[in-house]
Amino acid sequence: MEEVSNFLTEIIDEDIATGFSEQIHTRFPPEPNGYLHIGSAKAIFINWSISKKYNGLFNLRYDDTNPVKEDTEYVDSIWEDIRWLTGEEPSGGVYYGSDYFEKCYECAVALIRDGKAYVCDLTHEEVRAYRGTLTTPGKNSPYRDRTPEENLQLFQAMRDGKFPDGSRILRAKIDMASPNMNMRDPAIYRIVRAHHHRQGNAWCIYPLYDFAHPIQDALEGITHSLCSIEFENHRPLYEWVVDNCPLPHHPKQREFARLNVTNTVMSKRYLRELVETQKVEGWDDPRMPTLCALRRRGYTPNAILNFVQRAGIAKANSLVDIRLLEHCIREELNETALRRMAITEPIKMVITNYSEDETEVFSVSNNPQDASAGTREIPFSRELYIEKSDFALVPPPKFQRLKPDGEVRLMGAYIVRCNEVITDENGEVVELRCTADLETGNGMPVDGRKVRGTIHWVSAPTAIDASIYLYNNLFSLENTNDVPEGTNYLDYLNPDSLKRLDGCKLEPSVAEVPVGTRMQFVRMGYFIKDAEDNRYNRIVTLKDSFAKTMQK
RNA sequence: UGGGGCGUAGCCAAGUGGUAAGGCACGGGACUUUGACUCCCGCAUUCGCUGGUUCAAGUCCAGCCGUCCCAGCCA
Repeated sequence: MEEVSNFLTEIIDEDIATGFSEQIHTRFPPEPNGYLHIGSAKAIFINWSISKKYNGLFNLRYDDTNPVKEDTEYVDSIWEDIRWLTGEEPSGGVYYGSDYFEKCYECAVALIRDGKAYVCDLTHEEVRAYRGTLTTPGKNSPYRDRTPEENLQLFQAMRDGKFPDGSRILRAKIDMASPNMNMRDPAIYRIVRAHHHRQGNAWCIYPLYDFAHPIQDALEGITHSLCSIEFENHRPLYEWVVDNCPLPHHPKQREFARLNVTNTVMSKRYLRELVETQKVEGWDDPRMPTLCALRRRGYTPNAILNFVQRAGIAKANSLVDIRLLEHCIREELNETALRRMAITEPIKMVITNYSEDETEVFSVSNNPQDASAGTREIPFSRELYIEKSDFALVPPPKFQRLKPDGEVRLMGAYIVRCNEVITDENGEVVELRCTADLETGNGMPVDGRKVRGTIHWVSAPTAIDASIYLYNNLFSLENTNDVPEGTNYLDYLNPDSLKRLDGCKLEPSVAEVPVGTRMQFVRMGYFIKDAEDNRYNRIVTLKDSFAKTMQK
């Protein structure tokens, strides 16, 4: 992967030049409330790759300050996905925001002592009313001028569980007239009696993101807290916390635009709903944009990282074409994937000049791009299967595959001529009777004639029957633009987006391929064999310019 | 309409006063034992708009337009 260079690295270069920071330290702070997806990969990539570039450190920190949304299932999956994506454990360590609750409490107490925070008894509704609107300033809470002593006592009582949930909050005393809504005396602690996945019932008060995050960053020695752009409005508050709390270190927050991908639902809320309502099989359903689903489909970490980098890192909102992602995985698999032949929609081909009890093996390259991938032996016999779409009874112009009385190369084997087409009562082609050019073998025609097309095939007696799941623009909407405003995205999922195809024929050497080996689905795409249930999931479609031509 | 961010090709994106990189997509051609891959060629007289400064403006200034974010005791 190329070294990253963007407006963020420019900021860091300058910080190093001016002595603001020496060793660069970044972090990725997911809330464990869902699985990581392709959008998360951008935040991981930015923070992680920058730590690598500067020989710095990279922390994984679970931002688990809201007990009602978080779960250990997500903690585990996040760790696994990050390890997979970056190929290593976070160099700076793995942390939990909740481990700093005591420190957060101390900071809050310090703010109270300094008269910079107060306990507010206003109800939710009152708080909202006092906050004002975008265009009108807020009003000071009547509790704003409580003495530090009184606040200290009340805050302690909050911690001791003397007050019911939601009855009081601790607020930072900043400016109720600030044009930035985040600065209008934001809540920094709330009362919630909920089981925390790590702290259990040790706490009934929890710090809010805006308060906890800068503290976590500072305690971990983070130099650059790189987050997505919706937090730009929070930066003044981030700095306020860092400046006003007794912290050992001043991290710097900078922001970048989130990643959006065409026809892809990226909101964790919707993804969770898809799983919970069982519209998909799970978080790793191949239609999902999650990292575990992409992994299952055979996407590699490198392809995903490459995609994120090529999509660009800037501050402008963007909607990146999913074809760029597909390009990235195709590019990599083209070099690395072992090829295997498979037939999705079989029609039988009988080689009439090849005797029934005869059989031979052809040696075929595992990867034409890479001789070191070796070869494999595949059996050839009188009865074969070929792809239905590789034969045309009435060939369109420029059709290079097989047609009546036409010739075609069976990949790695003989050139065959179609002599007879057998159809059923509906006119469907069920069998082709062909003769092979046995003289030529797996070589060029001895008489020098030109045979344009090459198609894939599988020997019938040894073919492995399989079911394959095909997806059609996974996890996607048919057309995002068609979704009326305010409509639940889930209603617009393409019902045909995951289709099981039975009766597929795979070449026998597939059985010997180690689990996880990628297979090129000839002319169709790449597949990965699933270790658990022996499913084959299609991942990326190769380009078929003939199909494209036909569409015109 | 308060504040902040962002507008460069169909989609991303570089560009920091000196005459518009690159990738994806797309179109054309060559090659090919998978119509893939690979390789060539093409693809912004112009940078949201309008003025201004300058020998010179995508870059500086002013005004306007568009778009995204903020009124959770979510992150």
